[in-house]
Parts: sequence; structure tokens; C-alpha cells
Amino acid sequence: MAVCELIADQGLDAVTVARTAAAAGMSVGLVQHYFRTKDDMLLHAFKEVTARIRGRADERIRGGIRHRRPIAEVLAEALAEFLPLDEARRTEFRVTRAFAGRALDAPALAEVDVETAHRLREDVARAVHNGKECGEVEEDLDPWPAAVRLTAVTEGLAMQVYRDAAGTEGVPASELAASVVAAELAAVFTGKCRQYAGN
Amino acid sequence: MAVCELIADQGLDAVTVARTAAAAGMSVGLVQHYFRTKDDMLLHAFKEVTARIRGRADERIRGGIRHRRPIAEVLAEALAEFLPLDEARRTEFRVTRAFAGRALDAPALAEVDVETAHRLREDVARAVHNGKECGEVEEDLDPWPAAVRLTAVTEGLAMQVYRDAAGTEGVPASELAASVVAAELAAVFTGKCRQYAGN
DNA sequence: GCGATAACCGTACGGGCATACGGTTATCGG
DNA sequence: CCGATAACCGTATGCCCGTACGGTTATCGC
Repeated sequence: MAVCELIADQGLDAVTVARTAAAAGMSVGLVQHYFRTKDDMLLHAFKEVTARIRGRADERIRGGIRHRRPIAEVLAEALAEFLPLDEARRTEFRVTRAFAGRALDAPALAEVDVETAHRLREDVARAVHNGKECGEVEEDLDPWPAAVRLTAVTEGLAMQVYRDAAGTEGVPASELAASVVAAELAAVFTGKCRQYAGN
Repeated sequence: MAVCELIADQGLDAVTVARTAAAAGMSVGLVQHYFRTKDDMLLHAFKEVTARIRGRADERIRGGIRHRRPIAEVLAEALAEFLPLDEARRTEFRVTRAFAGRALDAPALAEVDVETAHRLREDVARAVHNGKECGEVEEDLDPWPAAVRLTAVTEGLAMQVYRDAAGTEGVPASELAASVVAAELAAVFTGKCRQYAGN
């Protein structure tokens, strides 16, 4: 959607229906035809970008399951979808962050924000739980705190990576990010998947 | 400052010079007397709230040093200042998050944001480094990745705690937060401080 | 006492924005 | 062919906001 591009390189408060219409090559009247109000439009955009990111992560997980790859590895890739490691993801990050800021006082936006976060945590928790069945995870480990921890580092790292790209770059955080996530995963997935022990 | 209260319970875009003046019990002209432009006013407010939080964390660290308490313990308290665990911190969190959202396209705000984050990371890194001298930290551990990791979880946890307070509460994340931070610290501060081994 | 500087006020202006509205063209089922 | 529904346009209106500006009162060094 054109809204996202506008947000990405001009900021959320630079978004006006007129400008959005122009960016999308249509008239003000037409965007009114599709969205009754500006907030509707923004909400739709937020849901869209959110769904896209989540879709990619989901796909990686599904693909991993299909090919029976080690869960820790798949999870690392899925979580990396949330880090602004290239231009595309950086753009998405800016959009979601902008919305997150506004969500502080816009219940509709807040709802998709918390639901997204909640779903991700559930998925990670499920992945950890599944890890027990194939021996990657210690049998008596509680998946929920582990999921909280993993999603928290991911979210925190995302912001650090983003900030470092704009500020003084000593040791780029983007390089560290991968190893930090790996370390965190290693603390949870302590065993090797039995099915692949020999490969 | 009155701006922060306004932001905290009405949102950043509800902040207008007129409203701010009213909230502070003064006239529009007077706030103009103190801040040449609205952006100046906001920047000032951002710096202020940022400095306040940081000040508390600093104080805890200094106090810890004075009383020679275990670094891991002190660090846990300092990092907790960034989590929205009570109304005061929750308010501050909302304000900083709102500004962070706008900072995406306001260089002046962005600078404050990255500098704050950077300083915190440096402090944590220094604390980890100091931990080596008294035996709490393994001698060959690199403080920088550890600091990145610790600040990342803290930041990520902050958002999860905030969100959970608004959404469906299964197991409140605020309870988990402390243990997650503790776990993370335990992974870095693996030894006991020699000076206190006997107490 | 007196100039100057700071604290302080109210209003007017110019601009930008969301939204409402009335109208025109296409699409298409029957 | 025709009615209706959807796609589509441009403008007008009403509101709110940031800022400029001219003016008034206090504070205080000298």
C-alpha cells in the first residue's frame, strides 16, 4: 500500500489523505470511497504490514516443519524477519514503530499491536514445546518464560540494530544481533534433534 | 513538566501549545517566551524525562558502588527502572515511547534517543567489566555483547510488560520480567563477589 | 527613580487538514 | 437496453493549530 511508503520515508504525521491519494495516483474522493475515515485507512495499513511480516515468519516456520529442520535453526530465521537487517525490513520496522507510537492512545491500533505480539509469543512457545518431542529441549523446561525471553531479546535487538544504523557505528550491532539471538536460542535448545543426530 | 502529563494521558498528538499552556496554568504567550517553537518545547520535555529515568538508574548504580553490593544485584535494580512496573514508570514509559515514535523522522529527537541507548549500553558494559575485578564475571567474557544482550532484553521486556497490562492477562508478564532479567544476569555474572563470599 | 530586561497576556492571521457533498463515468446482471 | 451499484473526481467548508505581534506588568541593578 502507498501509505506505508509514505510513512517509511516521511513519517506518520506527514501522512494526509491528500498526500496519500497523490502517492497512490488517485483522487481524494476515491480513497474516501474505500476508507470511510483516515483512521480506517491507517488501521488497514497497520494490519497489512503486520500481516506481511508475520506471514514471512510463518512461512519460514512451516517450511522448516515440512523439511524437518532443527527447530532452533528455523526459529533463528523466523525471528530474524523482525530485525531491520536490510532495506525492506528496515522500512517495515519504521512503519510498525511509527504505528506502535501512535497505538499508545489509539485503542484500535493498540489491539493489533498486542495481538501480534501475543501470537508471536505463542508460536515461539509452541516451537519450544515441540522441541521437547525431538530432544532439542530439556524435558522440564517451561516454554512460556523461554518464549517471553526470546521475543523480548528480538524486539530489543531490533531497536538497537535500527538505532546503530543511524548513529555512530563502532561495532555494528547488526553483526552482534545474529550471535546474540543464537546464544539465546542455545540456552533453550540445548540438545540436538534426534532425527538428525546422524546427518 | 506539564507536557509529560499531557502526553501520558492524552497522547502526543493531543499536545498543542494552547493545551499545554492551559495544563501548566499559563498563557500561550508565556510558553512562547520560554520556548521559541513547539518542537523546542517537545525536545526539552523529551530530554527531561529521559534524564530523570537515567538519573534514577545512575543513582542506584552509584549507591551500589558506595555500599559495595554485588554488581548483578545492583544492575537488576538499575535495569528495572526502565520497566513500567508501577504507575510512575508506566507513565514515563508511555512518554518515552511516544517520543521514540516521533523520533523516527525528527533528527533532534532521534539523537537524544540513540545517545541515551548508547550511554546505557556503555554503563552496563562497564559494570560487566568491573564484575571481573571482583570475581563475579568470567575473566574472558566480552562485556560488549553481554551489554547489548542485557539492554535488549530490558527494552523488549519493557514493551511486553506494558502491553500485558492492557491486554488479556494470563500470567502477568510483570512477574516474569524480574525472573527473566535475573536469568539473563545470571548468565553473565556467574561467580560470587569475592569481597562478600563469606557474608 | 529609572532604564532595561524578563515575565506575562490576548488576539489575529495564515495555512493545512479531514470530511461532506454533488456530480460523472464505467460495469454488468437481467 | 436499463437500472443499479461501484469506481471515481473536484471542491467547499469548518475547524484547529502554530506562530507573530503589540502591549502590560514586575524585577532589579545602579
